[in-house]
Amino acid sequence: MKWDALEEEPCSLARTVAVIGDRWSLLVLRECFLRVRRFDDFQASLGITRHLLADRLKKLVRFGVLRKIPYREAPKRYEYILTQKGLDLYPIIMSIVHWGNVHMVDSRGRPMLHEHKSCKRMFDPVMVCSECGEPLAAKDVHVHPGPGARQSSPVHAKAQERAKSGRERA
Amino acid sequence: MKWDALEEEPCSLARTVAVIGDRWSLLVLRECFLRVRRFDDFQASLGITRHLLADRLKKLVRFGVLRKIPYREAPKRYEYILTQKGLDLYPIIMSIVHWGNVHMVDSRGRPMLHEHKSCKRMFDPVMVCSECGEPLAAKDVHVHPGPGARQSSPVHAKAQERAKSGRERA
DNA sequence: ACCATAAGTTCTATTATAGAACTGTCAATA
DNA sequence: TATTGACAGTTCTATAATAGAACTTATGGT
Repeated sequence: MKWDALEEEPCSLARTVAVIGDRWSLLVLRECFLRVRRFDDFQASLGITRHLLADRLKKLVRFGVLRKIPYREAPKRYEYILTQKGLDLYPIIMSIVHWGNVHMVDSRGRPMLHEHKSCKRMFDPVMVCSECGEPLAAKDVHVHPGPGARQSSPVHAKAQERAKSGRERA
Repeated sequence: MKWDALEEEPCSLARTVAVIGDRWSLLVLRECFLRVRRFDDFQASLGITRHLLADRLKKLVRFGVLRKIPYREAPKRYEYILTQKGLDLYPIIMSIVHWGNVHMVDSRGRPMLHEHKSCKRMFDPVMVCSECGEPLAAKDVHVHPGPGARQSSPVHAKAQERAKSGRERA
């Protein structure tokens, strides 16, 4: 599968993966949320090759996640800043960081702590239901085809079957 | 930077990216949450090459995200199922799906809808503060070095400076 | 004996990435 | 004036990852 094909998939996960689903894009976005905005600063803090950095920044601008703001004329120089679409990636970044905090830290503990400005406490992000406010886990959720779905996959039908009979056996 | 180097970074995002930060791993995990468990089923529903699928499954098992459960002896056959560590990836998957729902859908609408079993309503995931329960955005959060941090980067210090003076100018 | 199922492995061609050097423009300094 | 440094890329080559197809191994059914 090509990258371009991902964007066309009738799946919101696949389409998002087309934007952020490679290692460097996510690391570039981390830097954006840490207020890094300039080419050489990204390069210095990430150790990414200049070639790839130019490529990823271009991609993120193309998808409307970053915007180029001129900060000096002659020679033209730009800062890369997050658009609203980019700022909306924050829950993704935070849930990735949180999973790492829980499952990937070494004995020295967390590299970074987060303080909620309004309540002034160190916190972890929690994902809740928009309707009832309860915390969410995979087993609490049913999926349904939406208006943008294509016909359901035979693989998934078969998997559902097996998952069901597996539970009956158990 | 090599993939192995990512795991060693003192950054929970980088370490998580080492596990799920490539396009195929995320798509494989999507299928896991849709109850797909067998090699050929993954292959059929994703169109991933068999070579890469074997590689990614091996990686996810190595990181403890998936576990191999034998379902038939002679020839040995295994199902790949999510461990608790893997199930804990659900907030990441859901926030990715939600961002796609908001920013990447075409005119036909969402490919998939989510129903919360306990409150029986269609919902969106919302990220809130574990301490006060308020919804979180990037601007509401201060970051602090934690016990596992290394000394702060000069790039970030410089970026903070510029972000501050930028606000003063504005 | 023949075919199907299942889970890989092996092969070659193409594409992406790493790492380093190079380019162009301007501002500040000697 | 000549030189140096900041900045944002582009270009180059060697290496690594991926796509796509065919092949392997073991078993069960007809």
